[in-house]
This record gives sequence, structure tokens and C-alpha cells, in this order.
Amino acid sequence: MDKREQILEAAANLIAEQGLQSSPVSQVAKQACCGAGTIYRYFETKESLIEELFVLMLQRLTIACLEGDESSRTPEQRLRHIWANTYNYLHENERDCVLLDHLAACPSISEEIRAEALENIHSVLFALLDQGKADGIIKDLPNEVLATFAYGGLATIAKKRRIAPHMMGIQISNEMLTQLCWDAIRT
Amino acid sequence: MDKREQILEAAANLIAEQGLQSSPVSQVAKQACCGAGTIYRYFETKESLIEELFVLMLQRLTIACLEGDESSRTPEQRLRHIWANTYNYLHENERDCVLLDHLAACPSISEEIRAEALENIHSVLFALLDQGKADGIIKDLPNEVLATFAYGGLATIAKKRRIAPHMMGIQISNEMLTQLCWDAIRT
Amino acid sequence: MDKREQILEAAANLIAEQGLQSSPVSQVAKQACCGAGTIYRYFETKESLIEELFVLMLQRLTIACLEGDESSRTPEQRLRHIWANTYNYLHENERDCVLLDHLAACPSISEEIRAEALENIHSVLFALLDQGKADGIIKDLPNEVLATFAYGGLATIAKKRRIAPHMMGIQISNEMLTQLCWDAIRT
Amino acid sequence: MDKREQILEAAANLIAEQGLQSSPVSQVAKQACCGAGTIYRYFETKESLIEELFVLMLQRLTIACLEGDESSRTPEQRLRHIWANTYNYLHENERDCVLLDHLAACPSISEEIRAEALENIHSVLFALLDQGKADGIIKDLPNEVLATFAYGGLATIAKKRRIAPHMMGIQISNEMLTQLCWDAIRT
DNA sequence: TATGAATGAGGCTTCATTCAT
DNA sequence: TATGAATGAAGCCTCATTCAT
Repeated sequence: MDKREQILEAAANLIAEQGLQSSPVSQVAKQACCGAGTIYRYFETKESLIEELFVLMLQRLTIACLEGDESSRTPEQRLRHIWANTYNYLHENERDCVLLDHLAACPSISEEIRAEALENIHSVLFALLDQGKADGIIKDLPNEVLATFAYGGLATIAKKRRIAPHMMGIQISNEMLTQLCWDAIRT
Repeated sequence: MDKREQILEAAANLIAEQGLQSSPVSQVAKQACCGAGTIYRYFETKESLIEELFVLMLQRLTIACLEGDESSRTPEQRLRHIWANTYNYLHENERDCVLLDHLAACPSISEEIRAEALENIHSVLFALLDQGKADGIIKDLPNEVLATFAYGGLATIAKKRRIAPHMMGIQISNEMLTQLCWDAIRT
Repeated sequence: MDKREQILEAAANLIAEQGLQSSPVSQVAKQACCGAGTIYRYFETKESLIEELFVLMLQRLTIACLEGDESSRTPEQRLRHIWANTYNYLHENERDCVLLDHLAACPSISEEIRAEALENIHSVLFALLDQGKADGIIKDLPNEVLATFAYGGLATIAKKRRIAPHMMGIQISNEMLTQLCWDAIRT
Repeated sequence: MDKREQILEAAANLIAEQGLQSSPVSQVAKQACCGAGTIYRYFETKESLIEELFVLMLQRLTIACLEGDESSRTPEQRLRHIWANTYNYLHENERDCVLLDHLAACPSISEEIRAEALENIHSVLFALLDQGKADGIIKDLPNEVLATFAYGGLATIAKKRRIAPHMMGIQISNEMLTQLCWDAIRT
């Protein structure tokens, strides 16, 4: 792991634990085992470090979501697989998930950055949704609406489960959740 | 409007526009047309002001969600009505919605506060879900899961529509969205 | 007790307990059962209130020191009596004593005020010391030196006893202390 | 002189001149020729800076008091020597002496700190007093009482001489003062 | 290139004082 | 006359960023 990654990793840990405002550059440096000045060799400002971290986190998420996706399967199968991946990732990578919540509320990250980071996964999802709609098995609604609804539902459950694990039984299975998603968007 | 409300309103506007970290007490005071010290006659700390704002926003949201709910209707009708209310509120009250996003990520607001603020709406929703499950028309999943999934889906769509209105057609109707919610949780 | 005294008394209690810097006018007002503004009807500024309090405390102290002083006795008897009074007062009026310590360190009280407040007791003491010196039973040193040494010794013991009562045995008697004073200054 | 000492020295000068409450951190920094933030690299809080200053002043005082003390001399000689040192130090180091007065009244300095700072000098003094009592030449009173009385007398005279030099003739000699101390405690 | 001491702007909070009621 | 809400200057402290080493 090179120094740049060390810094990003240190920032990720610190921000996930303490929040954005309680994670001064000096502490990030300490966690990354380098001087505060060094961080400014790799990142223009703290804001740009944050931005890069956000992009990195979304990359990891989208990569995880698409892992094992096989174009030979049916759209329904593939969508279910992606949703399961999504929930698994959010649920198993607590730190990244917490971090994403913190960064999502950061006003210094522009909309362009956010949109760009999701382009990849969106293109896959939208193709599947288009195909499903062509097959008449998916509601004829804008892709953005369908994809966002499913993702929002899954992410919100993952978040609530993280924050208040006692509230939902632990017996939440991937099948249950992907079924919710699928039933929502299918015709 | 008394001074306390003035301050809350000023804080709400500022935080919605600029985010929590970019809304110093001094600016809140300026917006509220009072001295900085005055704020501390009404709120112990900035944190407690934030907390109160959060509770207030959730109160408004939950009241809006339950408006016009009539116990004479069927569970499905009532759930659809509440979901429509929810989306309408999130969609029409842009400022409150943005504000909630900012406050939701604020680490100083405890889980107790958050849970308490939702008790009201949850008790209504959970009763409806229980009845629906008893009638065999709603999936036999934990209420928390069902309610959170629907709310998360709606809220995420409202947020995305707010941020990137061009992405989704403007032709999103309440019926479409409540249908998504209902299809997701029904048997 | 009129309002002016109420305010002084309230300030005395508060400052003795919490120190000068932690006794805002607003709290003094609360203790005195009046509004903050009312205090400014009786005292020009907080500083002048403090000053008056200091003078009042020294008055009480000097009055107590001279109580029961009878010009018919010998200088030694009268000095011993005054010293005993002094120590008794410092020892029994913990609040006033603490208060005096706090006020003594307050830079806003001018030297003139301090000197003036002691004029009374000094004139008595100095006369006794002069007489003792004339009688050849008291050291031929400046009165200020003799009086200050004895008072300083007594006051420092009283203070230490107040702060760390465990350090000195409780068996300190007035006789012991007045003997120390007398032996110090006698020929 | 390194920066830490610069800061302590600047604080000492400022507080001695203007008092504790009129010596904001910003001014200490200016005197120390550094930014306000720099102070916080060396001291956790303003209070801890004050505390350290207090301990330092007492260290200097106690070291000065014991300078030239030789265990080969008699207890009386050694006590007189220490008292002379004490008065000399208080009298010659006006700034330190004023500073000690200000710091002694500071409520944030705990009793533990105060007691600890005096341990050194006390152990020497108490041994001498014990020996003198064993020899039958010193009054049989608690060491704390004897030591405190002498120190209190000397310190109060030094203080008064500092504040109102005109009041006492300048002809106060060390011999006079050590004689007062010795006569007070001897049998 | 790497460091971390230094900086100072800016945030939160307190409180003496004023003034409309 | 009495009140206490309002004010804003000023205090303490944090932290992103720079720069000499």
C-alpha cells in the first residue's frame, strides 16, 4: 500500500469513527504515520481528499454490486443478484457504509462528482431495466425511479439495521429484501 | 413569530442552504436579526439548537404524513394515503427535506432522540401493517423492514429529484410511487 | 435588610463560593432576588460593587478585631486581645475570609482604598505599639513591620487551616497564637 | 530559551502586571512573539499553563530559600538563613512575588498541586523544627503552625513593602526580620 | 521528499451593561 | 422604580494550511 492509499485509509477510518468535523488533518496524518504536511503533497486541500475518498467508496460499492454479474442470466436474475450484492456490501462493510453517510452530507462534494461516480452501475442497471420493460415484466417507469427506489429501500434498511440492530430481527435474509425490490418494480 | 421561532427558522434556512458546518452561530444570529448572545438565552448550546431543529422537522414531517388519515378506510388505502403524503411533503418542502438530510448525518443527535421523534408515525404504520398481515394481504416480514423499505425508497427518490431534477421526468405521479410501495410489501 | 445589602450579601456568598470570575452579575441578581438591571441602580459598575464589598469586609474584620478592647488594660493585654479577636474572626467567618482572599487579589481595587480601609485599626495598633516601645517592652522597629508581621502570621495560619484542616492539629488555641505574636515583637 | 519557556516568561510578565483576568491568551502570545495557537502546542489549556507557572514559581522560591543551607550549622542558624533567603527572594524578585500572589488566589489550582510544590521546603523546615524542639529551644507547637507563622509574617511584610514602600522605612534589615521569626518560635 | 512547529482566521460561548416595558 | 431580554465585545480554543529544516 503506497502512502496515498495509506492516507485515504486513515482518513476513512477516522471519519467513519468520529465524523467529518472531528477528523482534523493532523490526526489523519498521525493515523497514516506521516506528517501533516505530507498529506498536502498528495491532496490539494482537505476537501479534495474528502472528495477522492467519496469517489473511492462509491467505486468499491459499485464494483461490489456488479461482482459475479453474468450477462447470460435473465434480467430478473441479474437484478436480484445486484441487489443482493448491494445489501451484502452495505451490511458487511460497516465502516464504508458509515463513511458514505458522512460524506453524502458533505456540501463540498459537487453533484457532478456524485453523478459521475454512479455512471457505471447506472448504465448496467438501466440496460437491465430497459430489457425488462421491453419484455413486459417490469413497470414502465423511468429507470431512475425504479433504480433509485430499490437502492433507497435497501440502503435505508442497511442503515437502520446498523444504527439500531435490535429493532429489526436478525432474520432478515437477502431473499426477503430482493423480493421486496423485485415485487416493487415488476409488472 | 416569537424570537425562539425566529432563531429556529433562521437556522433552518441557513443550514439547508449551506450545511451544518458552514452555518456558524454568528450567521444564524444575523439571519434571525439578533445578537449572537441572544441565541444562548433560548438554547443551551449550538448542538441543542440543532437537536431541537431536528425534532421539529420530524414533527412536521410526521404530522404531514398522517394528515387526512381516516381509520374507516382499508389498510391499503390508508398506507397509500400516508405514502402519498410522505412523498408530497418531501417533494414540496424542499428546504425541510434538505435540512433533514443535513441533520440526519449530524453525529451529535442521539439515537434516542431519533427514535422518539418517529414513535408517533411508527405506531400508526405498524398497526396498519399488522392488520394487513392478519388479512393476508401484506408480506409476513418485520414491520420495521416493511416501513423502512417504503420510506427509504420514497425519500431517496425525493432527494434525487431535488438534486438532479433533469434525471427523472417530471411526470412522476403519486400513484406511480405509492404503487411501487404497495407492490413491494403486498403478498 | 434593604436591597443594597441584599445585593452585597448575595455577591459575597457567590464570590466566596465560586470566585470572582465565575460570579456573573446575572447570578448575583438571582441570588439577591432582583433583576440584573436593578443592581445598576445601586452600583455604578460591577467593579464598584466589588470594591464596596471589599471595604465592607474589612470594616467587619476591623470592628471584630477591636471588639472588647479596653483602654484601661496594658498594651500587651490589649494587643493579645486584638490578635485573638483577629484570629477568631478569620477562623470563624470562613466565608468572609475566603471572600477577602478573592478580593485581595483583584487588581481593580486601588491601593488607596485598601489603605483607607485599614486606617482605623492601624491607628489603634500603632498607638499601642508606640506605647509599648516607650515602655521598652516592644522591639524598636517600624510599627508597620510589627503590625504586619503579626497579622500576616495569623492570617496565613487561618488560611492554611481553612484550606487544609488536616495538616494542623485542631488543637491550635488562641493562647498559642497570641504568644507567637507577642514573643515576636517583644524585646 | 526555547518557545515553551518564552511562553511561560511572557505569561509571567503579563499576569504579574495586569492580573490573571486581564491576561488573555492572545496577549500572552503577542508578548511571547508567537501565534495564539502555538500556546496550545505546549499547554493543554490556559489553566494548565497557569498551573505550570505556579509550580515553576514555587520551585524557584523554594530553591532560593534553601540556597546555601549547610547541615553543619545549628538549627537556629539554618532557620535564620532560610528566612533571610525567603525574604530576600520575595523582596528582590518583585515580579515573581506579585505573580505568586495572583496565582495563589486562582481557584483552578488544586490543593494537591499546592501541597506537592511545598513538600520539598517543608521537609527541610520540619526536620529543623523537630530538632529544635528536641533541643528544647523551639516551642512545642505543630511544625505547620511554626513554619506557616514565620513564612506568613515575612511574606506579608514583603508584599506590603512592595505595594506601599513609603509606609515602612527602607531601613528594614534581614536581621530584624529573622529576629522576629526566631523570637516568635523559640521557647 | 518528508516533517511537524507555527500561524491566525474563525468558531462557540460568556457576561457586563443597556433599555424598552 | 424594577425587570430581564437583548446586545456584542472579547475570551478560549481548534484546525487547515504553510514553510523552514
